[in-house]
Amino acid sequence: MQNLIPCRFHVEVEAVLKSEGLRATKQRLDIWDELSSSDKHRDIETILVDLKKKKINVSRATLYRTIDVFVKHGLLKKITLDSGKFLYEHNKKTISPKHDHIVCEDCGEIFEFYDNNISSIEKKIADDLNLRVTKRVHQLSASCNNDQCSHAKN
Amino acid sequence: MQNLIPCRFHVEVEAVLKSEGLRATKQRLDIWDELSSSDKHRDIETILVDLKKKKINVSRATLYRTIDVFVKHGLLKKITLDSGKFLYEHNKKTISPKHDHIVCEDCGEIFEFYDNNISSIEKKIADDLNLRVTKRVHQLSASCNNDQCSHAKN
DNA sequence: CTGAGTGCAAAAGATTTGCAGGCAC
DNA sequence: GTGCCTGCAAATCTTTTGCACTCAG
Repeated sequence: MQNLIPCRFHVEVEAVLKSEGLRATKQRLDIWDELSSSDKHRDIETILVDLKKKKINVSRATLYRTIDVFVKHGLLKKITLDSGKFLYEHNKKTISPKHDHIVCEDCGEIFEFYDNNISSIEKKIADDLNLRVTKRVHQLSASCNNDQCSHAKN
Repeated sequence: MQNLIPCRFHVEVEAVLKSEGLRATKQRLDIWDELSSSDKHRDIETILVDLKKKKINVSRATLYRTIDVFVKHGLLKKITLDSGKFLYEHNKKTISPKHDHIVCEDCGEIFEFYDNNISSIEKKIADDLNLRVTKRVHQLSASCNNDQCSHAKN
């Protein structure tokens, strides 16, 4: 049962799947639709709950398996929290492909930032060690300076 | 059974424990001795093995419980790898208290770096969002540019 | 049709917790 | 002596895996 009006992003996703020799199954496209439809940063559990809310049934195992492929090919971005937990967000072209995160530990809100100087410094450090950066984690946790942070703790 | 010649760092550790209302038990001091005796970056499992080699018996549970306290008080530094795993290293005054890591994914070697400009940029970013940085993760994974990296993969 | 993909449940790995006995103070 | 601490094992939590059934190509 194919979608009658396929999401235009499916073309890109199908290309990625094909490049891995994987089939474009309903579950894989459903997962992409869910993740690409929101700019939220979500963990596996939340994504599963959100899918279930929409009556889209995808098993936990399939979600893990699929997300790995999407992350590998840059369709999704995997965020490593300093707690060791992971969050995922889509990596559409409209968003800076390289950006870091600052998490407010009072309200849980996640802000994104990007600074070119940091990249330059990182590159120089790696060069000095004769290394080439392949992956990077740069994340700050912060607390609010004032009462503007009115969200609930999470 | 107290150590006859207590490690001079025990004074500091005992102060930390006292500040938390915790007792200076043999296990807690043993854990500190083991971690402070080496500049290695180790995970829980490796620390346990290293303790066992020295015939020092500390249970896994006690190690987890104790390490958390030491990290909280800055005696140890917890490193979050982008795989979500953790490594620990001691945080003696002779080492820059704030430093980041670059891991060679070919040989597993961990290099440390510190750049003041990055701190400044981070502070500015947080300031602009009216936040105050409380924790930070900044870690690079890299591969070797040449054959100098001769260690075994891990 | 047919092998790749899925869902389920079991397994695996990491960390936390409850509890009975032991030891620091 | 007393109650905090430890070790053990069970419990939790997250992620991976084996397998029979299903479906995309």
